[in-house]
Amino acid sequence: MVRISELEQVKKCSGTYVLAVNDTLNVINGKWKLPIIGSLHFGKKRFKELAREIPKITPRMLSKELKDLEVNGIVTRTVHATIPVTVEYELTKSGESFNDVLDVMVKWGLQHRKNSMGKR
Amino acid sequence: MVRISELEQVKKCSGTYVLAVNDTLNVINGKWKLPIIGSLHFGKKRFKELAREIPKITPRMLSKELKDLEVNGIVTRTVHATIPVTVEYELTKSGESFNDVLDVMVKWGLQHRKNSMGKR
DNA sequence: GTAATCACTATACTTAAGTATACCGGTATA
DNA sequence: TATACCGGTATACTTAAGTATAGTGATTAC
Repeated sequence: MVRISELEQVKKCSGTYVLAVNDTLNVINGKWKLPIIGSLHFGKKRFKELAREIPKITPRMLSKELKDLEVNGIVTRTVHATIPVTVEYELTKSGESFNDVLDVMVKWGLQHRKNSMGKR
Repeated sequence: MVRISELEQVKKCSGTYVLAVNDTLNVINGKWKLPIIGSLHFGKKRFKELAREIPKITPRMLSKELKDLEVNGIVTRTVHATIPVTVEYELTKSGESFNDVLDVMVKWGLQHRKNSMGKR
């Protein structure tokens, strides 16, 4: 659990706060990380499965983004010694909990759309 | 208020959900929008004040990002007929409420750091 | 008359992000 | 022998994002 005091501590300094938010944003930056996380939210997937489910992604980008997500502790990569080899990607605990952040974003987006409605 | 049912509706479709999140992300994409919002959170500011408070930003980028934020309904721009003219930027209601989203991001980031601690 | 303030804009440039296309070794199937 | 599958990589390219630098016009202070 994150104590309230920690958040308050970070909020005291505008610079630190922006850095902390950027840390989180870096987890999902780029064009493809969100679709990948979204796809993995329905369960673990192999490389080719992801490639099939995410329209227009190239293997180069899928490989790169999965590597980023793995390094950042959002997904795990498991190689199975089958023939031919299969590789499974799965969300970590942090990866799964990221959905809470996404939910808040969607909620804000819906509310924002309502706020802007009459004003144009 | 955003009803739960709306969120549930959006969550049903992975594609729609990703689009909704992207709508929100577009509000803060780019290198400078977050520092600008952060700075305006402490009250309305003039162009030059923002330029002074945000290290290394060029007038070109500040101008561009403020325009984006204005178009997206995050800030308002008010011109005062003083000599020389002064222009004030201020967060809208949506802009202010965006801090809730940022708070959730910081919280997740702190928790994520804890999750990853022992694992490297 | 020179410099500084305000809020920008114009032009040209560099760097980062993403795309297109082809290819790798190993194995199995036809 | 040729083809397809697996999970990628290599190279070259295009497009988007951000930077550097200079300049605008009206006004005031020195």
